[in-house]
Amino acid sequence: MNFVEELKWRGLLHDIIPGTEELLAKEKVKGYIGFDPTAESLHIGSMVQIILLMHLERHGHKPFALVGGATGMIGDPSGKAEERSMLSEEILQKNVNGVENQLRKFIDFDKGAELVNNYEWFKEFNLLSFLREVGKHISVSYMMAKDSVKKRLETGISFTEFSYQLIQGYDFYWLWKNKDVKLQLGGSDQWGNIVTGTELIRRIGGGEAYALTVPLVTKADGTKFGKTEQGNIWLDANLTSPYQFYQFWLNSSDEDAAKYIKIFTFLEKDIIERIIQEHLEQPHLRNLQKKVAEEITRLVHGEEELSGAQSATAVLFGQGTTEQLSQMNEHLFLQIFEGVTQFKFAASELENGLNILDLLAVNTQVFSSKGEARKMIQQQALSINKQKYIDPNGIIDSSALLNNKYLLLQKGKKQYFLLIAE
RNA sequence: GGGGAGAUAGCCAAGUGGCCAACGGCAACAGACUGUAAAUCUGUCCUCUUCGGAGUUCGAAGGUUCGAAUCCUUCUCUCCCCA
Repeated sequence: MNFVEELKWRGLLHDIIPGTEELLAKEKVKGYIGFDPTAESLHIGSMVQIILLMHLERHGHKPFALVGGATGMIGDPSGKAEERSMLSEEILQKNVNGVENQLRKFIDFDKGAELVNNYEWFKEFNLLSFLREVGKHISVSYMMAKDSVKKRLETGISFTEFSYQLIQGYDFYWLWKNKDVKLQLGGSDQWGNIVTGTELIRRIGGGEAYALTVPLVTKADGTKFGKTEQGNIWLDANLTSPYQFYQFWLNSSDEDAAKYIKIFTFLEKDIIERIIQEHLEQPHLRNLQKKVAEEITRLVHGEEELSGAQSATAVLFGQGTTEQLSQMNEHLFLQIFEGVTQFKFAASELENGLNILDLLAVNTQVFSSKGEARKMIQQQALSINKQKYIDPNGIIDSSALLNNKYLLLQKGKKQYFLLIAE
């Protein structure tokens, strides 16, 4: 199976420039994907692009990862309803470093693959030269016809964002000319920018370049992929703990999980088909979700963090009872709860008993206000040490502590908090 | 430069002197059901609250009025048409 066929059955092919498949069959191709340094860490949305590069490498080609030190200063209008605020150069530099370090975890840039930053070729490029060398080749009507621009004409787009496609287009040209990169990959929202690049290569360099895009990952219910009530799911373990990361995938719907296993794992076709089939027969086992969560957590965080996330999951969502929790030794206990949101409070507060609302909203920030805490308790959304707690005027004292030190709180079924009395 | 339309809670959107903390929908959170799924049903959804209430909102600032999201004035911004 070749690269393009692989992408097809995995549901990873959206658009492709004619001739791309032939080129890939004929020679070892250098292909690149750009990553925007909009934050210090990538999130799981970018994971698709990373996996795409990994597939490219597995099929014997040479992946290039471009970090947009220059493009990040401009702001891509693609898919954005309004003008973005610009990042300071200081933050940008931090983001570039963060993103580069993450990419290194997935692709070995010492063995053929390359990591580049487009700031390298833009920092010395002055405005007049750019206008003469690049701008002259692309007409305004061509640029305005792009979806990313067209959608913004009525609501407003600055000249800065308007020119974004030329900057990105030039990246492709530069890589084509200096590094022999003939292929650009990206999300489907990047199609317009990518095509501007191939156009520049044709007009300035008289050469041919190729591209393919992957579809945007969607959820069956139409809501945005990669977001939870806590916000983005990040690849950085400090921003999203491996436990939370594992839980995110485990919570996928059946329909989504069947899609994700093809996109986010490298499992073979027949294995995936078997897992999906088994899941159809015994959906309550959730083996499909477990497999997806397992594979991608291992890829992003490694074997050790994976097993930590799995043991925490087993305790929190298994048949665990209060007794089981209190019998656990402290070392294991803390290890399991490593990825769970934690709050510390003074043990002395509990000596004479503490009002439950104060504990939840004043001494800790499990809830943002006492009013909210009260409402949640009234809705029967709170559990302490795995038992429903329904009295909004209740008093908590030291006897509730596990190991004389801990309280395990649950907001709803899925959100856990560990309170530590010190 | 001339003419027109508009700005309401995270988003969409109704309201055009008191019954408005503001209809409805989406998103979100929680409960029931279940499989940590989907669908469905129920509750919450400006802030705080001793759950009785209290405080601050309808682009901004003033004004009229017993009373303004609603009327008047000025300003800011967005879109459309003409030049």
